[in-house]
Amino acid sequence: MGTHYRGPPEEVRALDVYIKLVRAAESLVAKVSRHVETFGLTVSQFGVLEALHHLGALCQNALGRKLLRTGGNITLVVDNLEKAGLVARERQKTDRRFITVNLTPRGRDLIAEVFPGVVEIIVKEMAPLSPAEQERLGLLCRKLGLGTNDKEVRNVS
Amino acid sequence: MGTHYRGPPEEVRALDVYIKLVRAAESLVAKVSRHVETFGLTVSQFGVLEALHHLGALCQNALGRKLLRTGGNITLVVDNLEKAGLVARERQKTDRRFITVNLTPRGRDLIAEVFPGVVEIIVKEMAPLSPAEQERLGLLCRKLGLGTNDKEVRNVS
DNA sequence: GAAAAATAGTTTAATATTAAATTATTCCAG
DNA sequence: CTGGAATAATTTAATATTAAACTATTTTTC
Repeated sequence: MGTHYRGPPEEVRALDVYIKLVRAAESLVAKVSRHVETFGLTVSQFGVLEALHHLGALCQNALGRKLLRTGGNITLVVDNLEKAGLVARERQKTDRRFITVNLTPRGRDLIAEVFPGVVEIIVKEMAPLSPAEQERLGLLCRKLGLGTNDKEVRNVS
Repeated sequence: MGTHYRGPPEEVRALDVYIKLVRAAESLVAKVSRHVETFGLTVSQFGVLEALHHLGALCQNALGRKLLRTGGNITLVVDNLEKAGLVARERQKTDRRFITVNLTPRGRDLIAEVFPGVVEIIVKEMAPLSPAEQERLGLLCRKLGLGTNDKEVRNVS
């Protein structure tokens, strides 16, 4: 048993859980990252493509809200996706403040190709847990007050 | 119930859990981040300071392994901490490839000041879960094969 | 002992992430 | 109708993160 932090049991426990949770998450994301990078994508780019794939065209603002990222970051990630020819931007006619982001045919093909592998990896990484344990884990994470509402459930990133 | 991804139940479940886990982790880290930044630190800088605080002086290599970050990244984070006068680097006499990173008195004082607040936040964020649930969450995260061994348990970052 | 291999740390390049400031557009109050 | 407020997107600056290439030092091989 380590001797690093000594404090009340509830503190030690909370820190313990925090570390395990963050480590688990980082490790899973790293595995997904390694997969998508074989298709020349970063996790963030994958996240945008995946959101567009499942939800259809979205304005940048909506992308940012869905992916929990700032506007400036969305601009950068979408810039790079646009450069790669995977998405196209279109300023809305009715309200020119909004820019709609669409998958290009190439983008559509790519995400359709990449996504199943991501699913496979996630299923594989979850395999050490039984279905009931997975459900339990999901519930506990959600109970932390951090869960997603239903319409965000299957958005991988 | 969302209609975004349709697939076999085990796939839907795994994705569901993945998202919740990653979201939970990101949210917790964001809260810790907001706290440490009131002391002028980033989460990564805090991670280094905290490791040095609890484990004593470490070479950069060891820091990287402990924090699961690359050498290049450690160099950058430690560069910035050194610039801020919170750590000092010292090339080892016995093997000049190694650089030992030490907390300066200022760094020591700062981490001693910051750390309790971080603990408080984490305890508070874990509060929606009972002690048993917290233990359970920790076990499930660890069961994903991603747990930390004992000597890493109380290293917050 | 000399050269090759291994290892620690740094540099480089590309991408990400945030907050804050800025620009452009639309909405709202008077 | 006009000016101010609100909102979407971009820019700027600072920091982070990785992989790959590079430099310096030590270890290993022959």
